[in-house]
Amino acid sequence: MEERKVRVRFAPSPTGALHIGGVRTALYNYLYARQHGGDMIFRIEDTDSQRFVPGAEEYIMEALEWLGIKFDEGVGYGGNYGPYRQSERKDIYRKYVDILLENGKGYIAFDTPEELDAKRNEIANFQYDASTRMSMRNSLTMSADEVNAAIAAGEKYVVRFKIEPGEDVKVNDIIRGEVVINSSILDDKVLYKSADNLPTYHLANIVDDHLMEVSHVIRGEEWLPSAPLHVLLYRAFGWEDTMPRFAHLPLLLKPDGKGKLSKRDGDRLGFPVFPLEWHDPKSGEVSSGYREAGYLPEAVVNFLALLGWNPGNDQEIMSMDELIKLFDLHRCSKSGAKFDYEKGKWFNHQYLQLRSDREVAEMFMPIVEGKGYKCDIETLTRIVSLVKSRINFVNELWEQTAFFFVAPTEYEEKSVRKRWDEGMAARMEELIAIIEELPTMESKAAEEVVLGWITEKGYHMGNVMNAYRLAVVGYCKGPHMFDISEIMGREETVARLRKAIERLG
RNA sequence: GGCCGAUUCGUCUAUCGGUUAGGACGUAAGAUUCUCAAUCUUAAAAGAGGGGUUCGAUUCCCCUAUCGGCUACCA
Repeated sequence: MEERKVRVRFAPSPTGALHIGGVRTALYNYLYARQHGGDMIFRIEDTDSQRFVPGAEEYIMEALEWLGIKFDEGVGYGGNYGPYRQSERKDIYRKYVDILLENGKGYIAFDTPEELDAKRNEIANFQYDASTRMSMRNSLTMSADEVNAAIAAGEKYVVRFKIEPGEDVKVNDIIRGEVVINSSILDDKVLYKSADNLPTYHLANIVDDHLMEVSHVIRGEEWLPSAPLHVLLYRAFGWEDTMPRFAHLPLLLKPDGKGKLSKRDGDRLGFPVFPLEWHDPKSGEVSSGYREAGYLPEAVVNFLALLGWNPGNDQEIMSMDELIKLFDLHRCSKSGAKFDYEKGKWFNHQYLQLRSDREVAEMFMPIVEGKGYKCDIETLTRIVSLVKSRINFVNELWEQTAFFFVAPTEYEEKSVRKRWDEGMAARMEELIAIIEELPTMESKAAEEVVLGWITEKGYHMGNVMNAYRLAVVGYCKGPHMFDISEIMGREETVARLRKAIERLG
């Protein structure tokens, strides 16, 4: 096989937010391009003017940028194969439609949607193909004059692909191997419509991939059934020798079983299906996004990469650079993967631990300020260091650390009953005296003295320590008590103890 | 309905004819501990069913079942 420069494309339709399956497709294309020193093209397939949603294109670009998936050329990036927006390539498509018309691979059809619907109702499993096209209103059944007259009269028409029946069309898929479909089951696909002078997906796709010298088409499995049609189109144009290699990715499925993951599942199941929050301009609906949910982009990338692919060993945590090195289309699985949100959380946890305390504190700072509290970054970093290991998301930090900023106004009842027994107030008074005499609040040193006192007096370790925690925190959860008091400081710690004694008696 | 694809623990997956079927998430137990987490250790947990091929099938073939995709002048 000839050496060809790897050129791949990600070609979404701007019909709304990019969903997570689309993100994975973009990611795999990107990994493949980078690994082979190839180009990654961003093309917009907006041939359906009806479904165009303003803002979708910008959304897709922003989402992929956030995830670190970069393009080399395309809409917004420039390049020598433009324009990259299909709606701006009308003249190009018209030219290729004419070629098909001239060489007899395509024909003009005047059947209206109503007429087609009538046929479908009349004949079960009606298909516009070799068996039926001679009974329809098209350039095969009408004379050239009639056709020209109809066009001149302004009748709307479409151009259909004339598929010869009875031929086994082979698609060689990198992931699935050879898939054979007989051309008889294919219908004469509409390639072009005069109503808006736009091609349909199939024609635009083939023309663009050819003209843009795309070497590999990596796309979702939903395209597998139309792959033979695409092969036939390459053949019809005489481009078979430079036809891209195909790789059809398994679909991302709903976590609870039925069907492929869809836009509605996110809100139904309580997790995002979009990379970024999406505001639907038509319905006004807001859908949650991974970024807003507190995900780190590298966690999303890693998680998504492993949904349908693995490196062949037990390694799970991989940076983008590692993924680029290790990715292999031949190691993609063939079956759909159910989306496992729990595992996604775990990935975010892992990546959060990889970030420094300082970085996490910087991400946390706006939340603290948003709650109306001030804290210097050094102190916040120390606070984060205590709880970072227990969180999956930055936005969980507040509930873990709020007691640093707000003194308890009430005390968890259950713990009070269990730990604040009679005489505890007196013991806490002793504790205050000890804390006030401590040479330092430093965790280890303070711990030694306080635990020494408890042991010496023969007090119940669990009760005293938990009462202490209850007084300072308000409930019996959280990091090492002496780490807390070190950061909180002597004055505040003692003040909280006094207040608890006063309130709990 | 037709066509295509898929099928290993609950989930993501490893295995490219011979393994005690491995790992991870989640779950459970234990360790640790002032608490709750985190962490560590351990455990339970799988080849859809039926036929072949073979000395030997999770692995190859066929059938069935199930799941999924496609079947538009949407992509």
